[in-house]
Amino acid sequence: MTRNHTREDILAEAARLFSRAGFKGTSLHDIAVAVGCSKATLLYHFASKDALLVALVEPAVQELLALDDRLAALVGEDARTAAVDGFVDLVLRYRPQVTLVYDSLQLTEIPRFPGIDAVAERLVRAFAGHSADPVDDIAARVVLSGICTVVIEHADSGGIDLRKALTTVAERLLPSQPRPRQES
Amino acid sequence: MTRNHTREDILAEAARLFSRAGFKGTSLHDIAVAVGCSKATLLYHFASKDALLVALVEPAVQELLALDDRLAALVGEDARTAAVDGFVDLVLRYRPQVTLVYDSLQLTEIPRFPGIDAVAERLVRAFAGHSADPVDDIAARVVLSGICTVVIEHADSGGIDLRKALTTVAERLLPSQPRPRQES
DNA sequence: CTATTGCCTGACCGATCGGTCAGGCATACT
DNA sequence: AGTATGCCTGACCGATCGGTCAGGCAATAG
Repeated sequence: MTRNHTREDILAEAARLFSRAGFKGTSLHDIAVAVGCSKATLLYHFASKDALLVALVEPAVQELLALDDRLAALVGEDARTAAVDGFVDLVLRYRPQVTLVYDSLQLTEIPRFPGIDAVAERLVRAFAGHSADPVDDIAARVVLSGICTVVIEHADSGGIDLRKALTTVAERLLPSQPRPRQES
Repeated sequence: MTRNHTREDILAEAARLFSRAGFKGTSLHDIAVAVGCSKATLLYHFASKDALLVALVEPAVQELLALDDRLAALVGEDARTAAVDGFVDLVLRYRPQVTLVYDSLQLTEIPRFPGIDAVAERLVRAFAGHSADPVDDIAARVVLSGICTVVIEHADSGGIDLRKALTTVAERLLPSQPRPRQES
C-alpha cells in the first residue's frame, strides 16, 4: 500500500507543469501542491530540481540514442524513412518532455546530456538524405524542428492522424526529386 | 551628451540576455550589469520587467500586423509568396525577439498581444495556400515554426544565404503539385 | 541667484526561490 | 520486546527575485 507511487506522481506532475510554464517558471512548491505532498518530499525522492529534470528527460534521451544506433546500420532511402518515422514516433510519445527541452531550456540550461548534439546532427543528416546541398540541410532542419513545434502546439485541429500527416509532410519535402545517392 | 541612449542600451542588452537565457532566466540585475547602470535605472525607464518585455517585442508585432494587412489584399499564389517572403524577412530581422517569444514565453507568459493568435492563424492559412486538405495545414505549420527555430538556432553552418535557402525550402514543400485553387 | 526638470542611484522591502535538517510514523526484521 | 529502515514532514536557511523610495546630481529656465 505504501508503495513508491509517489515518485511516479512527482514525475508525472513535474512533466505537466514544466511543459506548461517552463522549468524556471515552475517552482518545487507548485509541483508539491499538484502532487499533494510536501516540498521536502520532492527533495527526498530527487536530489535537486535539476535531478528531477534529468530523471524526467532521461528515458526520452535513451530512446533517442537507441534510434541513433538503429539509424547507423541503415543507408540511403531506408535511413531517411526510418529517421522520419522513428523521430515522429518518439516525439509524439514523449510530447511533454519535448515541450520541456524545446521550450524551456534549449541553449540555456544545466543538464546537457553529453553527445546529444551530435545525435541531433546525425538525425539532421539522415533527414537530408546525406545530401551535400546546403539547401537540403536547411530543409531537414526546418522539418525536424517544425515537427517538434507542431507536436508541442497541436491541440487537435480536427481529428486527423497527426503521425501520418507529419510523415507525409516530411516525405513531401525531403526526398521528392530524384537525387543521386552519395556517401556512406 | 546625456541623451536617452540608456533606454536603447537597456533594450539591446535585454534582447540579448532574454534570447539567451529566457525571460524568467534573466534577472533585472543581470541586465543592469550588462548595461552598466543600476537596477533602479531599468525601472525608471520601464515600469516593470513585463513592460520591458513588451517594449522589446512590440515593434516586431507591429510589423507582423502590417504583414497581415498586406496579405489580406492578395489571393492565390501571390498571397503565399508574399506570406513566405514577408515572414522570412521579418523573422530574420527580429531574430532576438523571435527567440524570446518562441523559446521563453509561448504558452506561458504574461503580456499576450490581443489578436496575435488570429494573425498567426491567417499566416498559416496563407502558407497552406488556403487549401482545405488538413495535411497542407500541418505542412504549413511545420514550415512556419521550422523556419522560426532554424533562424533562432542557425549559427552560420557555411556561408550560405539563409534567406534564400528558407524561401526555397518553403516553396519546395508548400505548393509544388498542381492544386485546384479554392476560396479567396 | 533659485527653481524646475530629467536621469540616475543606494538602500531597502516583502515574497519566493531551491535546499537542509531533525524528527515523526509506520512497517519489517531479530 | 527493541530496533532498523523507508517514506514523509514542518520549520527553517541564505540567496535572489521584482519593485519602491528618498534623494543626489547635472542642465536648463526664470
